[in-house]
Amino acid sequence: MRLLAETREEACLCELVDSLQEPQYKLSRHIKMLRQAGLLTTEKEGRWVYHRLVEGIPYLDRVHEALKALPDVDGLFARDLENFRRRMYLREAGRCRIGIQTPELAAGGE
Amino acid sequence: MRLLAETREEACLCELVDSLQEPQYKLSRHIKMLRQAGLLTTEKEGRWVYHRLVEGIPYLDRVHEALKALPDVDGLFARDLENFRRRMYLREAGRCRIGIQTPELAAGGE
DNA sequence: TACATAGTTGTATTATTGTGCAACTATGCA
DNA sequence: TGCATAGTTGCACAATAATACAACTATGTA
Repeated sequence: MRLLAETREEACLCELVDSLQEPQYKLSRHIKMLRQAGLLTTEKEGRWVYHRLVEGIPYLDRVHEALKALPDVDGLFARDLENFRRRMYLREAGRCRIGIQTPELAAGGE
Repeated sequence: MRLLAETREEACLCELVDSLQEPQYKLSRHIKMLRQAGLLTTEKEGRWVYHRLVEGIPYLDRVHEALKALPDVDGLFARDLENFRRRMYLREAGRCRIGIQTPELAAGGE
């Protein structure tokens, strides 16, 4: 959520997997919960599923503001953000065309 | 936190116990965690311990804004807020002078 | 000094969440 | 039509967090 709030981007699961370096099934489940909580929306596009934050709802917009203002004491978020930006750079015509680039995360296992 | 953000008040434990209708030890521990997380400060005043939100830190102020904007679908917060206001009305010269008014919550047990 | 009360905390138990594996569906492409 | 890949999910187990009781400290007051 912090990544999406900071960049105001939409991202597919594989992009998040590579950015956050967490196993695919983990993020898939996490995102499912966020969706069920009404915090983000999901749009399927071929094999890819794009996720974006729900915007325009006052309390959610304020949550996003809080996320953007959050401190990053250990630089963990900075690292994730850099991964994300690098990963987003690999898009073609604004769409993700590649899958998970960290193979051991595709089926689980760090 | 939502109560304190909404009212911008400080409150002692017994006031929170009566407002939220939760056992004293539960709130005591909860508040301890919030304090350790830097979300609120505590000031001892005789037998009473007053708690207030930490303000003036950008990301925390934004969290408070989000709290204030939060929906209250089932009216639970409205009920707590009303309890809180009624309870704060019992102060003398702005200070709490009475203890827990819901005796079964003092030692635990709902 | 003894007691009542505001609040805290150790400990054991229970309840809830997180995790990883493996099997699953869905889509595009050769 | 068969295969590779993007993503999802059932299930068992591990890790955390919540809860309640009871004992504790600290302060004010009779």
